[in-house]
Amino acid sequence: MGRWEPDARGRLAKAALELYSERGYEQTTVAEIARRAGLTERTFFRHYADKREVLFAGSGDLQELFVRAVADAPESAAPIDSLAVGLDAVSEVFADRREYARKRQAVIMANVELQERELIKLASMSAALADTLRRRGVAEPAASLTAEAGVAVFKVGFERWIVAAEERDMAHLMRDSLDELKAVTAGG
Amino acid sequence: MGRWEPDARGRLAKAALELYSERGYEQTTVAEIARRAGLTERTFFRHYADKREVLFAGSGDLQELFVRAVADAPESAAPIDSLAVGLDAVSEVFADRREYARKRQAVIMANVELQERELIKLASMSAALADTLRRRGVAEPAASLTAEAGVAVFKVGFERWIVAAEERDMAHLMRDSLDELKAVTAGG
DNA sequence: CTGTCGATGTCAGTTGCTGTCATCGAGGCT
DNA sequence: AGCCTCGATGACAGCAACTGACATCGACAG
Repeated sequence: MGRWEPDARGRLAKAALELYSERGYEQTTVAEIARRAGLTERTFFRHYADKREVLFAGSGDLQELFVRAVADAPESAAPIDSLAVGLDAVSEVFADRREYARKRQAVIMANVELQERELIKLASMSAALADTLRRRGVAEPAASLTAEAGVAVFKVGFERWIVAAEERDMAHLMRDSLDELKAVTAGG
Repeated sequence: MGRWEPDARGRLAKAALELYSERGYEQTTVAEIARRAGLTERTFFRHYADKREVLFAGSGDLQELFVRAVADAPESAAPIDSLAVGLDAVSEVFADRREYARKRQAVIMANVELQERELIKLASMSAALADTLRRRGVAEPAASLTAEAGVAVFKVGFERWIVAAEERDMAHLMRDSLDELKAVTAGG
């Protein structure tokens, strides 16, 4: 037992998502989030760089998972197929978090600043994927373009998953989206 | 002759780019920008929504140009080819602004907040393109994926153009990038 | 000549965010 | 037990981005 209640970070993240949902991102002050978590504003900023970041704590792990899956894809796999492997891996971890993802996504979609933050997380993912592809021997600009395409598929697939019926499986939606992209770039 | 020096907006934009270049975005205050433009901080915020937006004044026009070109592409053109038409149109307007583009891009690349803003401008472009494609009869998710692919090509092509030798023409780089994307999504 | 109107100035206030120092309690060392 | 160190937190002061409200000025219409 520490001096304080455990998991300050988690409490802050929970309080933030609740308040952003209840009254909106802009109408919520950091002081309010901290108070609901039983902490002070200053402590909030020790755990999260800014008011937006509290919603994106898991993005580093997601990126790492995606990148690792692509890196570990069979050497024989074409660049676009190694990305498909990554999309599969990513889909797994979302399977049992659909409700949370929906709630979080609704908050983000309601505010432009949060969308900006999400976009740069995806851009970071794209950069990391491009780097991984380069290590797999893919030259530029193919590596960057493939990575961008992969993130585009993720974005579109994710949005479809969010609004889809409960039975629809994320991995399938990702595969469908990737096939659609292939079709459309083929001159479809 | 008005009561004040003309083109307050333009003066603010010029002053901002200068100061962001000289001492960096974060080290520049809005008051300083306004002072160099012979105005006050309050007036800055009447012309630009925030400190970042002053660098993105032209993005609306660019989006409109892109969208119009895609909309006006021959009906017979496949979605991806209508995008190619748009990329051509966009390339034209950049031809004689390479130095400005380089200076501006250097400022943006040096700061994450500015990158976030740039990304959401590109996302807005993607949404507008997807909308245009839908009007041309392209179904979802093909429309969104094609639009995302188009913006990806623009991003990669633009970056290559920025660092390329003076002779390298933007339209060519865009076409090359698009071809690379096609190759890589074909299973490379 | 006067009233309207748009662009700007002035000022006060909120909030995100940072630097600095104080405080507290857990666990190790003697 | 007594003491020390250390990490997490609190308290407080301060800067800068941004906003709302009101005043000012000069061009222009009538």
